[in-house]
Amino acid sequence: MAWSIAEVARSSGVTSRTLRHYHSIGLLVPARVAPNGRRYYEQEQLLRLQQILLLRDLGLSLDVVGEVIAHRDEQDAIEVLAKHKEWLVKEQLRLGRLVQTVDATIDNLKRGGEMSPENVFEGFEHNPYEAEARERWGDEAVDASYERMRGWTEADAEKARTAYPKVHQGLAALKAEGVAVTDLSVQELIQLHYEVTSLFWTPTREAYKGLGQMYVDDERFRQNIGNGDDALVEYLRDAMTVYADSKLDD
Amino acid sequence: MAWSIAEVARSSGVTSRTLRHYHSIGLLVPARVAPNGRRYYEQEQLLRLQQILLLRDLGLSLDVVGEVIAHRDEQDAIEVLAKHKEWLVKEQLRLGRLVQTVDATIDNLKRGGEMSPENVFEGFEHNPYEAEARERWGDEAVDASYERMRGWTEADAEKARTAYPKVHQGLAALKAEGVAVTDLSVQELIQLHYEVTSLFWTPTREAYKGLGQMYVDDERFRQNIGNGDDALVEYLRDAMTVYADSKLDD
DNA sequence: GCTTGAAGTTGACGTAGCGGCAACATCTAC
DNA sequence: GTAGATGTTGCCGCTACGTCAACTTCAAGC
Repeated sequence: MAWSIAEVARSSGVTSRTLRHYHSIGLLVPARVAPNGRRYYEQEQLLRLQQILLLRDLGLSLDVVGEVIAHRDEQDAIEVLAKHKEWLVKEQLRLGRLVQTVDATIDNLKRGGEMSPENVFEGFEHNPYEAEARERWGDEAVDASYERMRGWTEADAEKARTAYPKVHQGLAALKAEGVAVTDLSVQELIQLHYEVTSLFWTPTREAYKGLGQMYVDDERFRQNIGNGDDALVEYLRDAMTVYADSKLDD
Repeated sequence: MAWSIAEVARSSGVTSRTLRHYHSIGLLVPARVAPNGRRYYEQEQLLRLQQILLLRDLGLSLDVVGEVIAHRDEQDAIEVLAKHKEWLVKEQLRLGRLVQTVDATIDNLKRGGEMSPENVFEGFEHNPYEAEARERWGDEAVDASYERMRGWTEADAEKARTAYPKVHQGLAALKAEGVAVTDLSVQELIQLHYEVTSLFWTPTREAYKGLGQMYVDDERFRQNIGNGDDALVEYLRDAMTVYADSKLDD
Protein backbone atom coordinates (compact mmCIF):
# COMPACT_ATOMS: atom_id res chain seq x y z
CA MET A 1 0.00 0.00 0.00
CA ALA A 2 1.33 3.35 -0.98
CA TRP A 3 0.28 6.78 0.30
CA SER A 4 0.02 9.94 -1.71
CA ILE A 5 1.77 13.07 -0.60
CA ALA A 6 -1.44 14.61 0.75
CA GLU A 7 -2.22 11.53 2.80
CA VAL A 8 1.22 11.53 4.36
CA ALA A 9 0.97 15.24 4.97
CA ARG A 10 -2.35 14.90 6.77
CA SER A 11 -1.29 12.01 8.91
CA SER A 12 1.99 13.55 9.98
CA GLY A 13 0.93 17.13 10.37
CA VAL A 14 3.32 18.67 7.89
CA THR A 15 2.46 20.29 4.57
CA SER A 16 2.96 18.68 1.20
CA ARG A 17 5.34 21.52 0.44
CA THR A 18 7.52 20.35 3.29
CA LEU A 19 7.54 16.80 1.96
CA ARG A 20 8.54 18.04 -1.47
CA HIS A 21 11.27 20.08 0.16
CA TYR A 22 12.58 17.05 2.02
CA HIS A 23 12.61 15.16 -1.23
CA SER A 24 14.47 17.93 -3.03
CA ILE A 25 17.21 17.99 -0.42
CA GLY A 26 17.34 14.21 -0.29
CA LEU A 27 16.23 13.96 3.31
CA LEU A 28 13.14 11.90 2.62
CA VAL A 29 12.96 10.26 -0.79
CA PRO A 30 9.60 8.73 -1.69
CA ALA A 31 9.44 4.97 -2.12
CA ARG A 32 8.33 5.47 -5.69
CA VAL A 33 7.90 8.32 -8.11
CA ALA A 34 5.35 7.50 -10.78
CA PRO A 35 6.12 8.36 -14.41
CA ASN A 36 3.70 11.24 -14.08
CA GLY A 37 5.91 12.65 -11.34
CA ARG A 38 3.67 11.85 -8.40
CA ARG A 39 5.30 10.76 -5.16
CA TYR A 40 4.26 7.66 -3.25
CA TYR A 41 5.40 6.76 0.25
CA GLU A 42 5.50 3.45 2.12
CA GLN A 43 5.70 2.46 5.80
CA GLU A 44 9.45 2.75 5.75
CA GLN A 45 9.30 6.38 4.72
CA LEU A 46 6.62 7.10 7.32
CA LEU A 47 8.90 5.76 10.03
CA ARG A 48 11.78 7.80 8.73
CA LEU A 49 9.59 10.88 8.59
CA GLN A 50 8.68 10.41 12.23
CA GLN A 51 12.34 10.26 13.14
CA ILE A 52 13.02 13.34 11.06
CA LEU A 53 10.27 15.29 12.76
CA LEU A 54 11.37 14.11 16.18
CA LEU A 55 14.91 15.34 15.63
CA ARG A 56 13.78 18.49 13.87
CA ASP A 57 11.63 19.37 16.86
CA LEU A 58 14.67 18.93 19.06
CA GLY A 59 15.99 21.97 17.26
CA LEU A 60 18.50 20.26 14.99
CA SER A 61 19.04 21.57 11.48
CA LEU A 62 17.88 19.33 8.66
CA ASP A 63 21.49 18.72 7.69
CA VAL A 64 22.24 17.34 11.11
CA VAL A 65 18.97 15.45 11.23
CA GLY A 66 20.06 13.56 8.15
CA GLU A 67 23.44 12.73 9.65
CA VAL A 68 22.02 11.57 12.94
CA ILE A 69 19.57 9.26 11.21
CA ALA A 70 22.30 7.89 8.98
CA HIS A 71 24.43 7.02 12.01
CA ARG A 72 21.58 6.22 14.31
CA ASP A 73 23.14 3.01 15.57
CA GLU A 74 26.61 4.40 16.08
CA GLN A 75 28.29 6.47 18.71
CA ASP A 76 28.32 9.46 16.38
CA ALA A 77 24.63 10.11 16.76
CA ILE A 78 24.91 10.27 20.52
CA GLU A 79 27.82 12.66 20.32
CA VAL A 80 25.95 14.96 18.01
CA LEU A 81 22.98 14.96 20.33
CA ALA A 82 25.14 15.60 23.36
CA LYS A 83 26.76 18.54 21.63
CA HIS A 84 23.38 19.84 20.66
CA LYS A 85 22.26 19.62 24.25
CA GLU A 86 25.24 21.73 25.32
CA TRP A 87 24.17 24.29 22.80
CA LEU A 88 20.60 24.29 24.04
CA VAL A 89 21.72 24.83 27.60
CA LYS A 90 23.87 27.77 26.57
CA GLU A 91 21.07 29.27 24.55
CA GLN A 92 18.75 28.92 27.49
CA LEU A 93 21.15 30.74 29.76
CA ARG A 94 21.62 33.45 27.19
CA LEU A 95 17.88 33.99 26.93
CA GLY A 96 17.70 34.21 30.69
CA ARG A 97 20.21 37.03 30.68
CA LEU A 98 18.33 38.74 27.86
CA VAL A 99 15.15 38.66 29.91
CA GLN A 100 16.98 40.47 32.69
CA THR A 101 18.30 43.08 30.31
CA VAL A 102 14.93 43.65 28.67
CA ASP A 103 13.47 44.13 32.12
CA ALA A 104 16.13 46.66 32.97
CA THR A 105 15.49 48.48 29.70
CA ILE A 106 11.76 48.65 30.32
CA ASP A 107 12.39 49.92 33.81
CA ASN A 108 14.63 52.61 32.48
CA LEU A 109 12.17 53.70 29.81
CA LYS A 110 9.38 53.91 32.38
CA ARG A 111 11.38 56.36 34.41
CA GLY A 112 11.80 58.46 31.31
CA GLY A 113 15.40 57.47 30.86
CA GLU A 114 17.14 57.46 27.55
CA MET A 115 17.73 54.16 25.84
CA SER A 116 21.48 54.25 26.08
CA PRO A 117 23.74 51.36 26.95
CA GLU A 118 25.15 53.12 30.00
CA ASN A 119 21.77 52.95 31.62
CA VAL A 120 21.25 49.30 30.93
CA PHE A 121 24.80 48.28 31.26
CA GLU A 122 24.30 45.26 33.49
CA GLY A 123 24.54 41.91 31.83
CA PHE A 124 24.87 43.64 28.56
CA GLU A 125 26.56 41.98 25.66
CA HIS A 126 27.20 44.74 23.27
CA ASN A 127 29.07 47.46 25.09
CA PRO A 128 29.44 50.25 22.53
CA TYR A 129 32.92 51.10 23.69
CA GLU A 130 34.26 47.60 23.92
CA ALA A 131 35.17 47.05 20.30
CA GLU A 132 37.14 50.24 20.11
CA ALA A 133 38.63 49.76 23.55
CA ARG A 134 39.97 46.37 22.56
CA GLU A 135 41.52 47.86 19.48
CA ARG A 136 42.96 50.87 21.26
CA TRP A 137 44.24 49.32 24.45
CA GLY A 138 44.36 45.62 23.66
CA ASP A 139 42.42 42.61 24.81
CA GLU A 140 44.47 42.16 27.92
CA ALA A 141 43.68 45.56 29.37
CA VAL A 142 39.99 45.27 28.58
CA ASP A 143 39.71 41.81 30.09
CA ALA A 144 41.51 42.98 33.19
CA SER A 145 39.05 45.83 33.46
CA TYR A 146 36.11 43.45 33.29
CA GLU A 147 37.76 41.31 35.91
CA ARG A 148 37.98 44.30 38.18
CA MET A 149 34.34 45.22 37.59
CA ARG A 150 33.28 41.79 38.77
CA GLY A 151 34.59 42.68 42.20
CA TRP A 152 32.52 45.84 42.46
CA THR A 153 30.28 46.49 45.42
CA GLU A 154 26.89 48.13 44.97
CA ALA A 155 28.44 51.41 46.00
CA ASP A 156 31.17 51.05 43.39
CA ALA A 157 28.60 50.50 40.67
CA GLU A 158 26.66 53.54 41.82
CA LYS A 159 29.80 55.60 41.78
CA ALA A 160 30.72 54.39 38.31
CA ARG A 161 27.37 55.46 36.99
CA THR A 162 27.06 58.85 38.64
CA ALA A 163 30.50 60.21 39.40
CA TYR A 164 31.63 61.34 35.95
CA PRO A 165 28.63 63.58 35.32
CA LYS A 166 29.11 65.10 38.79
CA VAL A 167 32.72 65.87 38.03
CA HIS A 168 31.89 67.43 34.68
CA GLN A 169 29.15 69.62 36.11
CA GLY A 170 31.28 70.66 39.03
CA LEU A 171 34.13 71.59 36.75
CA ALA A 172 31.83 73.58 34.50
CA ALA A 173 30.70 75.64 37.50
CA LEU A 174 34.23 76.27 38.75
CA LYS A 175 35.48 77.18 35.32
CA ALA A 176 32.62 79.62 34.91
CA GLU A 177 33.78 81.28 38.11
CA GLY A 178 37.27 81.58 36.70
CA VAL A 179 38.86 79.22 39.23
CA ALA A 180 42.32 78.02 38.23
CA VAL A 181 42.89 74.32 37.56
CA THR A 182 45.44 74.21 40.35
CA ASP A 183 42.87 75.29 42.88
CA LEU A 184 42.05 72.76 45.59
CA SER A 185 38.33 72.73 44.75
CA VAL A 186 39.18 71.66 41.21
CA GLN A 187 41.76 69.14 42.35
CA GLU A 188 39.25 67.58 44.73
CA LEU A 189 36.93 66.95 41.82
CA ILE A 190 39.81 65.47 39.86
CA GLN A 191 40.55 63.28 42.85
CA LEU A 192 37.02 61.90 42.47
CA HIS A 193 37.59 61.52 38.74
CA TYR A 194 40.74 59.57 39.40
CA GLU A 195 38.99 57.33 41.90
CA VAL A 196 36.17 56.37 39.61
CA THR A 197 38.58 55.82 36.74
CA SER A 198 40.49 53.51 39.06
CA LEU A 199 37.41 51.37 39.32
CA PHE A 200 38.21 50.26 35.78
CA TRP A 201 41.98 50.42 35.64
CA THR A 202 44.84 52.05 37.50
CA PRO A 203 46.34 54.89 35.48
CA THR A 204 49.98 55.76 35.93
CA ARG A 205 51.05 59.39 35.76
CA GLU A 206 51.64 59.45 32.04
CA ALA A 207 48.59 57.31 31.31
CA TYR A 208 46.34 59.68 33.22
CA LYS A 209 47.72 62.67 31.38
CA GLY A 210 47.24 60.78 28.11
CA LEU A 211 43.65 60.10 29.04
CA GLY A 212 43.03 63.82 29.51
CA GLN A 213 44.56 64.53 26.15
CA MET A 214 42.40 61.88 24.53
CA TYR A 215 39.29 63.55 25.91
CA VAL A 216 40.34 66.60 23.94
CA ASP A 217 41.42 64.80 20.81
CA ASP A 218 38.53 62.43 20.41
CA GLU A 219 35.46 64.13 19.04
CA ARG A 220 33.07 61.86 20.86
CA PHE A 221 34.60 62.24 24.28
CA ARG A 222 34.85 65.94 23.70
CA GLN A 223 31.18 66.12 22.82
CA ASN A 224 30.10 63.84 25.64
CA ILE A 225 32.01 65.69 28.31
CA GLY A 226 31.83 69.27 27.16
CA ASN A 227 28.44 69.12 25.53
CA GLY A 228 29.53 71.77 23.07
CA ASP A 229 31.90 73.54 25.41
CA ASP A 230 35.29 72.47 24.09
CA ALA A 231 37.09 74.76 26.49
CA LEU A 232 35.67 72.78 29.39
CA VAL A 233 37.31 69.64 28.10
CA GLU A 234 40.64 71.40 27.83
CA TYR A 235 40.09 72.68 31.37
CA LEU A 236 39.56 69.09 32.49
CA ARG A 237 42.69 67.95 30.68
CA ASP A 238 44.78 70.67 32.27
CA ALA A 239 43.39 69.84 35.70
CA MET A 240 44.17 66.17 35.17
CA THR A 241 47.73 67.01 34.15
CA VAL A 242 48.24 69.05 37.30
CA TYR A 243 46.81 66.22 39.38
CA ALA A 244 48.97 63.58 37.71
CA ASP A 245 52.18 65.56 38.14
CA SER A 246 51.54 66.27 41.79
CA LYS A 247 49.98 63.05 43.01
CA LEU A 248 50.71 60.11 40.74
CA ASP A 249 53.74 57.85 40.54
CA ASP A 250 55.36 56.93 37.36
CA MET B 1 33.05 66.46 12.23
CA ALA B 2 31.96 63.58 10.10
CA TRP B 3 33.10 59.98 10.31
CA SER B 4 33.60 57.64 7.40
CA ILE B 5 31.93 54.28 7.32
CA ALA B 6 35.09 52.44 8.35
CA GLU B 7 35.60 54.70 11.35
CA VAL B 8 32.07 54.16 12.53
CA ALA B 9 32.42 50.44 11.96
CA ARG B 10 35.60 50.22 14.01
CA SER B 11 34.27 52.25 16.88
CA SER B 12 31.00 50.39 17.14
CA GLY B 13 32.16 46.88 16.44
CA VAL B 14 30.02 46.19 13.40
CA THR B 15 31.16 45.75 9.83
CA SER B 16 30.83 48.36 7.13
CA ARG B 17 28.58 45.91 5.33
CA THR B 18 26.20 46.06 8.24
CA LEU B 19 26.14 49.84 8.11
CA ARG B 20 25.43 49.77 4.39
CA HIS B 21 22.68 47.27 5.07
CA TYR B 22 21.13 49.52 7.70
CA HIS B 23 21.23 52.34 5.21
CA SER B 24 19.63 50.28 2.48
CA ILE B 25 16.71 49.33 4.73
CA GLY B 26 16.42 52.85 6.05
CA LEU B 27 17.27 51.95 9.63
CA LEU B 28 20.32 54.18 9.84
CA VAL B 29 20.66 56.82 7.17
CA PRO B 30 24.02 58.61 7.06
CA ALA B 31 24.05 62.29 7.88
CA ARG B 32 25.42 63.00 4.45
CA VAL B 33 26.14 61.11 1.27
CA ALA B 34 28.81 62.78 -0.80
CA PRO B 35 28.33 63.11 -4.58
CA ASN B 36 30.85 60.32 -4.98
CA GLY B 37 28.51 58.06 -3.01
CA ARG B 38 30.51 57.93 0.21
CA ARG B 39 28.63 57.90 3.48
CA TYR B 40 29.38 60.22 6.36
CA TYR B 41 27.98 59.93 9.86
CA GLU B 42 27.60 62.45 12.69
CA GLN B 43 27.12 62.19 16.46
CA GLU B 44 23.39 61.87 16.03
CA GLN B 45 23.78 58.76 13.90
CA LEU B 46 26.28 57.29 16.33
CA LEU B 47 23.77 57.65 19.13
CA ARG B 48 21.07 56.08 17.05
CA LEU B 49 23.41 53.25 16.10
CA GLN B 50 24.04 52.55 19.75
CA GLN B 51 20.33 52.31 20.40
CA ILE B 52 19.92 50.05 17.38
CA LEU B 53 22.64 47.70 18.57
CA LEU B 54 21.25 47.70 22.10
CA LEU B 55 17.81 46.65 20.92
CA ARG B 56 19.19 44.25 18.34
CA ASP B 57 21.15 42.50 21.03
CA LEU B 58 17.96 42.15 23.03
CA GLY B 59 16.89 39.83 20.25
CA LEU B 60 14.48 42.14 18.46
CA SER B 61 14.24 42.03 14.68
CA LEU B 62 15.49 45.08 12.82
CA ASP B 63 11.93 45.91 11.83
CA VAL B 64 10.89 46.07 15.44
CA VAL B 65 14.07 47.90 16.42
CA GLY B 66 13.10 50.65 14.01
CA GLU B 67 9.62 50.88 15.45
CA VAL B 68 10.76 50.96 19.03
CA ILE B 69 13.22 53.74 18.34
CA ALA B 70 10.59 55.71 16.44
CA HIS B 71 8.25 55.50 19.42
CA ARG B 72 10.90 55.59 22.05
CA ASP B 73 9.14 58.20 24.15
CA GLU B 74 5.71 56.66 23.95
CA GLN B 75 3.93 53.84 25.67
CA ASP B 76 4.19 51.73 22.51
CA ALA B 77 7.86 51.07 22.94
CA ILE B 78 7.36 49.70 26.41
CA GLU B 79 4.55 47.48 25.24
CA VAL B 80 6.65 46.06 22.45
CA LEU B 81 9.47 45.33 24.84
CA ALA B 82 7.11 43.74 27.35
CA LYS B 83 5.72 41.50 24.65
CA HIS B 84 9.20 40.63 23.57
CA LYS B 85 10.06 39.69 27.11
CA GLU B 86 7.07 37.36 27.24
CA TRP B 87 8.36 35.73 24.11
CA LEU B 88 11.85 35.35 25.53
CA VAL B 89 10.49 33.71 28.66
CA LYS B 90 8.45 31.27 26.60
CA GLU B 91 11.43 30.46 24.42
CA GLN B 92 13.53 29.86 27.46
CA LEU B 93 11.00 27.44 28.88
CA ARG B 94 10.73 25.68 25.56
CA LEU B 95 14.49 25.23 25.39
CA GLY B 96 14.39 23.82 28.89
CA ARG B 97 11.91 21.19 27.82
CA LEU B 98 13.98 20.44 24.72
CA VAL B 99 17.01 19.79 26.89
CA GLN B 100 14.98 17.24 28.81
CA THR B 101 13.83 15.59 25.62
CA VAL B 102 17.29 15.47 24.12
CA ASP B 103 18.49 13.85 27.29
CA ALA B 104 15.75 11.28 27.10
CA THR B 105 16.58 10.59 23.46
CA ILE B 106 20.26 10.09 24.24
CA ASP B 107 19.35 7.77 27.06
CA ASN B 108 17.18 5.77 24.78
CA LEU B 109 19.81 5.51 22.08
CA LYS B 110 22.39 4.37 24.59
CA ARG B 111 20.19 1.47 25.55
CA GLY B 112 19.96 0.52 21.91
CA GLY B 113 16.40 1.76 21.62
CA GLU B 114 14.90 2.92 18.39
CA MET B 115 14.48 6.61 17.83
CA SER B 116 10.71 6.60 17.79
CA PRO B 117 8.47 9.16 19.43
CA GLU B 118 6.79 6.60 21.65
CA ASN B 119 10.07 6.04 23.41
CA VAL B 120 10.71 9.69 23.98
CA PHE B 121 7.15 10.71 24.41
CA GLU B 122 7.58 12.82 27.51
CA GLY B 123 7.46 16.53 27.00
CA PHE B 124 7.31 15.94 23.33
CA GLU B 125 5.81 18.50 21.03
CA HIS B 126 5.30 16.71 17.83
CA ASN B 127 3.25 13.63 18.52
CA PRO B 128 3.04 11.87 15.15
CA TYR B 129 -0.54 10.83 15.71
CA GLU B 130 -1.84 14.09 16.99
CA ALA B 131 -2.47 15.84 13.72
CA GLU B 132 -4.47 12.97 12.33
CA ALA B 133 -6.23 12.34 15.63
CA ARG B 134 -7.47 15.91 15.73
CA GLU B 135 -8.79 15.57 12.25
CA ARG B 136 -10.39 12.21 12.82
CA TRP B 137 -11.89 12.67 16.26
CA GLY B 138 -11.92 16.40 16.73
CA ASP B 139 -10.03 18.80 18.95
CA GLU B 140 -12.32 18.26 21.89
CA ALA B 141 -11.68 14.54 22.17
CA VAL B 142 -7.92 14.96 21.76
CA ASP B 143 -7.73 17.71 24.34
CA ALA B 144 -9.77 15.63 26.77
CA SER B 145 -7.35 12.78 26.23
CA TYR B 146 -4.38 14.99 27.04
CA GLU B 147 -6.20 16.20 30.11
CA ARG B 148 -6.60 12.62 31.24
CA MET B 149 -2.93 11.84 30.60
CA ARG B 150 -1.93 14.65 32.89
CA GLY B 151 -3.48 12.71 35.75
CA TRP B 152 -1.44 9.56 35.06
CA THR B 153 0.61 7.90 37.74
CA GLU B 154 4.00 6.41 36.97
CA ALA B 155 2.35 3.02 36.75
CA ASP B 156 -0.19 4.31 34.27
CA ALA B 157 2.56 5.66 32.04
CA GLU B 158 4.40 2.35 32.23
CA LYS B 159 1.23 0.53 31.32
CA ALA B 160 0.54 2.84 28.40
CA ARG B 161 3.98 2.14 27.00
CA THR B 162 4.14 -1.59 27.43
CA ALA B 163 0.63 -3.04 27.50
CA TYR B 164 -0.28 -2.92 23.81
CA PRO B 165 2.75 -4.94 22.64
CA LYS B 166 2.02 -7.48 25.37
CA VAL B 167 -1.56 -7.84 24.19
CA HIS B 168 -0.53 -8.24 20.58
CA GLN B 169 2.11 -10.83 21.35
CA GLY B 170 -0.23 -12.73 23.64
CA LEU B 171 -2.94 -12.78 21.03
CA ALA B 172 -0.53 -14.00 18.36
CA ALA B 173 0.40 -16.94 20.57
CA LEU B 174 -3.20 -17.85 21.36
CA LYS B 175 -4.25 -17.53 17.74
CA ALA B 176 -1.40 -19.79 16.70
CA GLU B 177 -2.77 -22.39 19.10
CA GLY B 178 -6.18 -22.09 17.49
CA VAL B 179 -7.88 -20.64 20.56
CA ALA B 180 -11.27 -19.07 19.85
CA VAL B 181 -11.76 -15.33 20.39
CA THR B 182 -14.48 -16.08 22.92
CA ASP B 183 -12.06 -18.03 25.10
CA LEU B 184 -11.39 -16.56 28.52
CA SER B 185 -7.62 -16.33 27.94
CA VAL B 186 -8.24 -14.16 24.91
CA GLN B 187 -10.86 -12.08 26.68
CA GLU B 188 -8.48 -11.46 29.58
CA LEU B 189 -5.98 -9.95 27.18
CA ILE B 190 -8.72 -7.83 25.66
CA GLN B 191 -9.64 -6.72 29.16
CA LEU B 192 -6.08 -5.40 29.46
CA HIS B 193 -6.39 -3.81 26.03
CA TYR B 194 -9.56 -2.09 27.13
CA GLU B 195 -7.94 -0.86 30.33
CA VAL B 196 -4.99 0.70 28.66
CA THR B 197 -7.19 2.24 26.01
CA SER B 198 -9.24 3.71 28.84
CA LEU B 199 -6.16 5.55 29.98
CA PHE B 200 -6.70 7.81 26.96
CA TRP B 201 -10.48 7.80 26.57
CA THR B 202 -13.47 5.77 27.61
CA PRO B 203 -14.84 3.80 24.68
CA THR B 204 -18.53 2.95 24.61
CA ARG B 205 -19.61 -0.39 23.21
CA GLU B 206 -19.97 0.81 19.64
CA ALA B 207 -16.88 2.96 19.84
CA TYR B 208 -14.78 0.02 20.96
CA LYS B 209 -16.07 -2.15 18.16
CA GLY B 210 -15.37 0.68 15.74
CA LEU B 211 -11.82 0.90 17.05
CA GLY B 212 -11.29 -2.78 16.29
CA GLN B 213 -12.60 -2.29 12.79
CA MET B 214 -10.31 0.68 12.29
CA TYR B 215 -7.32 -1.45 13.20
CA VAL B 216 -8.26 -3.64 10.26
CA ASP B 217 -9.11 -0.86 7.85
CA ASP B 218 -6.17 1.40 8.45
CA GLU B 219 -3.04 0.15 6.79
CA ARG B 220 -0.75 1.61 9.39
CA PHE B 221 -2.51 0.17 12.40
CA ARG B 222 -2.76 -3.14 10.60
CA GLN B 223 0.94 -3.13 9.94
CA ASN B 224 1.87 -1.94 13.39
CA ILE B 225 -0.24 -4.51 15.18
CA GLY B 226 -0.02 -7.52 12.91
CA ASN B 227 3.45 -6.92 11.61
CA GLY B 228 2.51 -8.57 8.36
CA ASP B 229 -0.02 -10.96 9.82
CA ASP B 230 -3.31 -9.39 8.74
CA ALA B 231 -5.28 -12.29 10.14
CA LEU B 232 -4.02 -11.43 13.62
CA VAL B 233 -5.54 -7.98 13.34
CA GLU B 234 -8.86 -9.45 12.32
CA TYR B 235 -8.56 -11.82 15.26
CA LEU B 236 -8.07 -8.84 17.53
CA ARG B 237 -11.06 -7.06 16.03
CA ASP B 238 -13.28 -10.11 16.54
CA ALA B 239 -12.12 -10.50 20.10
CA MET B 240 -12.80 -6.83 20.77
CA THR B 241 -16.30 -7.19 19.33
CA VAL B 242 -17.03 -10.10 21.61
CA TYR B 243 -15.71 -8.17 24.59
CA ALA B 244 -17.73 -5.09 23.76
CA ASP B 245 -20.97 -6.96 23.35
CA SER B 246 -20.58 -8.88 26.59
CA LYS B 247 -19.07 -6.27 28.90
CA LEU B 248 -19.62 -2.73 27.67
CA ASP B 249 -22.62 -0.45 28.06
CA ASP B 250 -24.01 1.54 25.27
C1' DG C 1 51.85 63.59 -13.36
C1' DC C 2 51.84 58.70 -12.40
C1' DT C 3 51.54 54.75 -9.75
C1' DT C 4 50.12 52.26 -5.87
C1' DG C 5 47.51 50.84 -2.00
C1' DA C 6 43.74 51.69 0.98
C1' DA C 7 39.05 52.56 1.27
C1' DG C 8 34.95 53.31 -0.82
C1' DT C 9 30.94 52.13 -4.01
C1' DT C 10 27.08 49.19 -6.20
C1' DG C 11 25.25 44.86 -7.51
C1' DA C 12 24.46 39.95 -6.95
C1' DC C 13 24.47 35.44 -4.86
C1' DG C 14 24.19 32.50 -0.65
C1' DT C 15 22.35 31.16 3.79
C1' DA C 16 17.59 27.64 6.35
C1' DG C 17 13.35 26.03 5.87
C1' DC C 18 10.00 26.28 3.96
C1' DG C 19 5.27 29.54 2.44
C1' DG C 20 2.94 31.00 -1.30
C1' DC C 21 2.18 31.98 -5.63
C1' DA C 22 1.67 30.70 -11.02
C1' DA C 23 1.21 27.79 -14.86
C1' DC C 24 0.43 23.44 -16.23
C1' DA C 25 -0.67 18.18 -15.98
C1' DT C 26 -3.39 14.48 -14.37
C1' DC C 27 -6.95 11.90 -11.97
C1' DT C 28 -11.77 11.00 -10.46
C1' DA C 29 -16.52 11.53 -10.64
C1' DC C 30 -20.67 12.70 -12.66
C1' DG D 1 -16.81 15.74 -21.81
C1' DT D 2 -16.19 18.72 -18.20
C1' DA D 3 -15.44 20.22 -13.58
C1' DG D 4 -12.93 20.03 -9.34
C1' DA D 5 -9.49 17.97 -6.64
C1' DT D 6 -4.83 16.83 -6.47
C1' DG D 7 -0.56 16.71 -8.24
C1' DT D 8 3.77 18.64 -10.55
C1' DT D 9 7.77 22.04 -11.35
C1' DG D 10 9.74 26.47 -11.03
C1' DC D 11 10.56 30.91 -8.82
C1' DC D 12 10.26 34.75 -5.50
C1' DG D 13 10.22 36.02 -0.58
C1' DC D 14 11.67 36.02 4.19
C1' DT D 15 16.30 37.60 8.09
C1' DA D 16 20.49 39.87 8.56
C1' DC D 17 23.88 40.22 6.85
C1' DG D 18 28.85 37.52 4.70
C1' DT D 19 31.35 37.25 0.76
C1' DC D 20 32.85 37.89 -3.55
C1' DA D 21 33.45 40.81 -8.05
C1' DA D 22 34.12 44.73 -10.65
C1' DC D 23 34.83 49.43 -10.41
C1' DT D 24 35.83 54.26 -8.65
C1' DT D 25 37.99 57.46 -5.71
C1' DC D 26 41.35 59.33 -2.51
C1' DA D 27 45.83 60.30 -0.29
C1' DA D 28 50.68 59.67 -0.52
C1' DG D 29 55.17 58.96 -2.50
C1' DC D 30 58.33 59.26 -6.58
